[in-house]
Amino acid sequence: MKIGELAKRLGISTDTLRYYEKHGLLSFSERSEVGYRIYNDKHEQQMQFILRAKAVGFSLKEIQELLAIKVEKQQHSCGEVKQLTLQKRQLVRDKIAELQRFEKSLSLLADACCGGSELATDCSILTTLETADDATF
Amino acid sequence: MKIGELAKRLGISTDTLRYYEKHGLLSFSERSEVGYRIYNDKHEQQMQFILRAKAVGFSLKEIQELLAIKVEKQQHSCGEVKQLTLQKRQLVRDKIAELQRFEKSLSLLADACCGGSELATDCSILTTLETADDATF
DNA sequence: CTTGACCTTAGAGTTTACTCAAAGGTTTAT
DNA sequence: ATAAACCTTTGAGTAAACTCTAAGGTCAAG
Repeated sequence: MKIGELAKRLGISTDTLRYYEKHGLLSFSERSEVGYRIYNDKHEQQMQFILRAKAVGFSLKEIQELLAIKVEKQQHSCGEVKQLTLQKRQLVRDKIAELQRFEKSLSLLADACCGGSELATDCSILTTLETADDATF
Repeated sequence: MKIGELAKRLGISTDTLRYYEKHGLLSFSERSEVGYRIYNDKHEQQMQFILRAKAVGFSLKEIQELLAIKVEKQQHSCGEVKQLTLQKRQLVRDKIAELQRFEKSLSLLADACCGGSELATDCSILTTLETADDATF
């Protein structure tokens, strides 16, 4: 699979694929005789991981760190890897907790705004959050 | 409260506060006689909202949209507001689901890596994800 | 009454993550 | 065999979100 096809499958540009390779996110692909990049399923899976990580707000640097969590031929001990993994998991859990707060706020907002038709004039996410802070959290 | 104190409380720079004001995220503060910005609790709450939203990967533009979800003196109907709110909530729910995938992957990785001491050579988030994709999702 | 720690603005510089352009080589369809 | 649609590289351009600099005004302490 050449770069154009992979890009199309992933819904991104060929430029972005080359950019990720250059910046160490996507591992090097083989090259055809004439120098074209040739990709396989592993590359596609790796890219899907990267794109999912980006979608939930990880920076490329953070994604690199996530990808680097691996035991590399005696270079890192299992304990080190576990430590880093648990640390990243805590970060993910914190993000989930924060998003659940948002989910609750938005649900409250939806209910407050249009359930009853009375107090539609002072209805925003901030006023709802204040109420939510007092009443719910 | 002047800009320096608010910045200190929030753990950000005064430049960032002025930047947010300039770009319409933080509502205008009153000014002292001599032109200093004077902030109150409302401003601090609004900033905390913005910083929390940023922490979970919303762009400043998206945060503006979240803050704009309000009924403004007959300018927007309740129905419109509810529609937008539910749409944003779906986005938040999608993010949560994605993060829960990551949480699971990282948990599996932590278990696989250091639970048993056997196969430490081929242990990365990607190999774990492959397994996870087959076995768990 | 001046030194240091604040505050103001405008505008330039930086980082991240692309995105485009130029100049050229390859492959495929007609 | 030649045009269209690919691919290559290098390097410049762009947008978002700050971050810093310069030049100056304010205010409290010693």
